[in-house]
Amino acid sequence: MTENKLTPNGRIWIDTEEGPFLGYGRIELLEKIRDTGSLRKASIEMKMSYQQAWNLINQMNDRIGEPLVLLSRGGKGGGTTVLTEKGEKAIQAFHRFNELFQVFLKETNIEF
Amino acid sequence: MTENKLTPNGRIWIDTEEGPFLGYGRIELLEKIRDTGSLRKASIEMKMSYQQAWNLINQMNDRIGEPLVLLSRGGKGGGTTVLTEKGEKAIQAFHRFNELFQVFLKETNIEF
DNA sequence: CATCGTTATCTATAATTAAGAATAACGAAA
DNA sequence: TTTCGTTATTCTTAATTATAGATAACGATG
Repeated sequence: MTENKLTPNGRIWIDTEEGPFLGYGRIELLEKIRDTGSLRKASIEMKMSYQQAWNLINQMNDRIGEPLVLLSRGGKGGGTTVLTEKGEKAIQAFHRFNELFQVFLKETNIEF
Repeated sequence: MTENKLTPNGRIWIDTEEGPFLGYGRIELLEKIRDTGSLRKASIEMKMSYQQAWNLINQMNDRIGEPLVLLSRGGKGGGTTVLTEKGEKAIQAFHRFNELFQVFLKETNIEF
């Protein structure tokens, strides 16, 4: 046995006709938005720039009819960020997809 | 129907314990090496720098016991590049893996 | 109507990555 | 020992991407 072990790997995401829609990064961002209620805090927790986070969720909202996140500025706390019900469902759907994929990877054997 | 169609997507590769081993790019490179018999020509056809192509196949050869490509310089044609039998088997194995994955994607339905 | 902390946006800088240019090393063959 | 076209390697430059900073817009609240 001189060879290294070969393991199948990969990553999945969900596309819309206009391009990428939901991947690991966006899912984590959605979850942190749900937990913190702030796009700013979520971006800090993810250690990404606010601009990038803003771009990601705006792209998402643009590429699907019903927005997953509602952003508004001004008001009591300076602004609000809310994950919609649709957003919560998107998170669940992606997790299911990913679990199926992980099973697929485990079941696949690579040898040659 | 105001929403866009959601399609599952993804990409797969094969890892070794030391890191990435075989993905779409490397497979295409291997095939072009087999077809042209030259690392230089293969890199040109793939529109990547020779340096990058050289790094990719050297990494591959390093991360598995038996090399997939044999490179030698000097001699009649200035040098030789040969895809080994192991390399051919690696191509086939990856294609099988990828076909299974494409079936998996087609069978998966995304909705929420 | 001043304050507040956020979202929204633009610009400039930094960091990372890719590409390109130049050159050395090589060895069979004439 | 000269030639040849390739592989091998280093260094410089270009291109792309990410980050940081600054500032405007906003509107509920007191």
